[in-house]
Amino acid sequence: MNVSVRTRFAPSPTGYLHIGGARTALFSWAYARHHGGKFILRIEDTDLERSTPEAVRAILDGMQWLGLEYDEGPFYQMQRMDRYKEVIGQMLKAGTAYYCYTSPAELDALREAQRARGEKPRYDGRWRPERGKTLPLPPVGSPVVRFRNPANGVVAWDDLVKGRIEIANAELDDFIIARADGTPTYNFCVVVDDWDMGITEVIRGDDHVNNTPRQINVLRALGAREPRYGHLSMILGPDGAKLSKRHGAVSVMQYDEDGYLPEAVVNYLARLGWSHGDDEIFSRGQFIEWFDLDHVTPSAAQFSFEKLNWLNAHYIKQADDARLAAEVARRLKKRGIDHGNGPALTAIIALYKERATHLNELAEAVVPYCVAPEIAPELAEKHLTAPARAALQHLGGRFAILTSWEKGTINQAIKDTMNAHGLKMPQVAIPLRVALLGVTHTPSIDAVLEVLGRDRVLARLACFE
RNA sequence: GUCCCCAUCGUCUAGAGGCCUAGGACAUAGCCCUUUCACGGCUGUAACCGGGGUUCGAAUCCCCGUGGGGACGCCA
Repeated sequence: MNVSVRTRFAPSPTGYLHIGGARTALFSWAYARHHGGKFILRIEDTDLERSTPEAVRAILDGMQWLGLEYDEGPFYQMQRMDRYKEVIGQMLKAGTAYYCYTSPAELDALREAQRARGEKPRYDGRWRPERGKTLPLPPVGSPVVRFRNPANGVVAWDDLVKGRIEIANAELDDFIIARADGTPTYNFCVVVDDWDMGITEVIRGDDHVNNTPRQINVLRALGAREPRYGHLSMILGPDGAKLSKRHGAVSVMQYDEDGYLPEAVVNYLARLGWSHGDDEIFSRGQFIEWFDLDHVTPSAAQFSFEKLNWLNAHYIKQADDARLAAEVARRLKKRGIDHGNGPALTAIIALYKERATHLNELAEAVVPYCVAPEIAPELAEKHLTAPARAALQHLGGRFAILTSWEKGTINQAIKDTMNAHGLKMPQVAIPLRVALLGVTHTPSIDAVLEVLGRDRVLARLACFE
């Protein structure tokens, strides 16, 4: 029997798609793609208090930006209520679940007492039916439904990333599968969904390891086939602590905002916890081809911007100028800058893509080409000295009479000025950069001049006459 | 507290008992290239958490310790 692979990503829509969730989704997606299977998106929205449509939108946007296309879904758990209730009814009837009337206050007291005794807080089974046991009289009020967890033995599974994990049933309690209002809870919905959706590999975060034995037990009680499980370790912040808002850039879309290319983020995330020998840079296609769970590390990884920045710089260099131009245009627009009066964006970008780490940096570099810069007084004082101004004036004259405007002729004009004024290249080039673009560092000066265009150069130089 | 998981350069990692005087990448230092700044090229610094076993041989297997993380909800 060769069941085709079906994986899923099952976020709860309580916030944006964060970087940890994105990696989980990426690995789950890659696993399905590698095996020619299906990748399913399921929205776990049973927490009405915290779930929002905006969050659903944010998750969808994030996945789209990363290029994680799903084959089925999104399925919403809130739309599957009838099914959950049906299964709960069956379990009640079969005796694998039972009603429990313990109030939240009683539960609190129980847990507190257990903690005080140094025990693990868990339900004591006071409403669990046993042969020869007399149950208390049901009080008024609605009961919850609890799963009747096996009392003895161990639950074990061969985790696809961590290896064999065994947990004693004695560690598990009879957890609630339906609240007093009748709505099912997480651990139960997941089981029914994974079962109904034919999920073959559950690839999810480390924080679910403790849920796995409970889910396996329910699956067994239902007589359902068990999927295989793979638990991915967590991503820690650059300081080694749990990733949180404090670290900034936790939302995937923040990376777009900050000038990262999605392929850089995907490549970076792929290498966080997974490896393919010494390969560092690979395309989406290679990633799919190479991806396997055997090479996923079981240990947690710290997020670091340095390597991501390096990858981003790499992908910017690789990227098509037209695509970068569109990205830059979008960013300029956001800053209220009209590039219509400047040189062609692609020409400027070709000059700067080698040196940029972020798209925002690229946009930043383009600005003075479109709008004549304000020259900072410190810069003017330092670089636009009397001899420098004289040289610039001379240079303007030379530029005006050039028969063609290209690097070679421009360069010759600069050299003529250098000779005429007894200056070295930087003594002309730096003031020129300041005068034209308001900065001291730019790409090769002749290339800059060529792209800026003679009219703009002369106009900007005219101020120094 | 209890249970579960994890542990190689600062960081991401290679490593499935001899290929390891531990490899690659980012970061970092130096040099080269150079018309500034970058890019690029070369070279270097830098790690098997500690202790016991097992074995002819251990980064790799086992045990203990230590450190880190996770879970213990009528949240997901």
